[in-house]
Amino acid sequence: MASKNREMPDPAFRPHDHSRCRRKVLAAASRHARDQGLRLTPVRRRVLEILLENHRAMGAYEVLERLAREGWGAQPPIAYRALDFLARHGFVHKVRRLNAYVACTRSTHSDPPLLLICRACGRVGEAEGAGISREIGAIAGARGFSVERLGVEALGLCPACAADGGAGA
Amino acid sequence: MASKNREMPDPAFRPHDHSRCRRKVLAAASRHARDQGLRLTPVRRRVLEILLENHRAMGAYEVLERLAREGWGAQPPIAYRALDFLARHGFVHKVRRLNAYVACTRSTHSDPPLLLICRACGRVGEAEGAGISREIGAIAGARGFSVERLGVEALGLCPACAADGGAGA
DNA sequence: GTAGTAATGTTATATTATAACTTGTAATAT
DNA sequence: ATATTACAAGTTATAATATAACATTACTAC
Ligand SMILES: [Zn+2]
Ligand SMILES: [Zn+2]
Ligand SMILES: [Zn+2]
Ligand SMILES: [Zn+2]
Repeated sequence: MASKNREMPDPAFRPHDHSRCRRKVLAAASRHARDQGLRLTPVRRRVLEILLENHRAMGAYEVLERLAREGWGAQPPIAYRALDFLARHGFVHKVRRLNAYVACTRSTHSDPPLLLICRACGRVGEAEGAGISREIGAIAGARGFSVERLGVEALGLCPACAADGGAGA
Repeated sequence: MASKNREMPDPAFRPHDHSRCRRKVLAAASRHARDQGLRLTPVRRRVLEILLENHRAMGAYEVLERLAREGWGAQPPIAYRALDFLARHGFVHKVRRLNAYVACTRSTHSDPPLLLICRACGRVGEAEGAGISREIGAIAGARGFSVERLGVEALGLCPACAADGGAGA
């Protein structure tokens, strides 16, 4: 577990074979969808692919523009519905600080992630938030509050941008 | 510290003398502003007062409507600027999940709070997030990511609404 | 194949937020 | 006291984000 963190660090912030990274995530998503009886339709899959082109978050209208150029519907609901579906089922995360969406790169689409947002290069990484979730649940529980959904977003500098002095990537 | 949690539970979710609650927070804010050389001007103070009327979050336009009715400017920047000022200095918190703002009721306006958002009654409580912040900082740090700003928001049911079966307050 | 259901396409509009510029106000310097 | 400056408030306009409501198409079950 602790060792897993060392062996599989978040790819977002380090050079890696991203074609492979992307294919793996996409394959896992397909599998997950099939197993869960979720309909990963062409638009939905295409939106996921678009988000997987890099580790940045994209706004709904940015996604929409891409879809429109590729011949899909050009109206907001097209993008929002696909993104909502993907987010509901954990294929993507909504980054509330950015009003944008990022593809989930973790193996499990279950518990809420800790999102790491680089303010310089815009890349978004994610860390397992299981331990944090438990702790937050406990703090809330001590106040009689039952947590149903949790969002944890950290804004800061990724390793590469920190090395640059925070000026940007 | 743990005892403080028992003695000073978040007021948002329990019956309390809210006039007193509000006055205390407002007085503390005035003091803080004076000490820090911050200009808590009439509009800014009024916005804080409005948010302090209850423990719910208000949207910028909701606040603006109130200001307008009271003779202040009726344009969005009036509200947004006051809210931005108050948020920058920790007098209020932006609740990103709701695109809304809630008055800070804690004694210190420094570290980031854990926001507890009741989906039934809309009230927003806050818990000290210092421990969580440290832990998140550590997890991020292990990935070379340096956290500058942190947002933690939990959506769920407050004690009162949980007793109601989650139907609403 | 028909009926029912879910997804997509389209139109219109609601909601949230900011840019850019003007006017007023209060502290500072001369 | 008056000029200078900096910051805040007011105004106009528009940008960016998101959803409601309804028409059409595609898939599923029978
Ligand atoms: Zn990758
Ligand atoms: Zn970066
Ligand atoms: Zn109160
Ligand atoms: Zn409640």
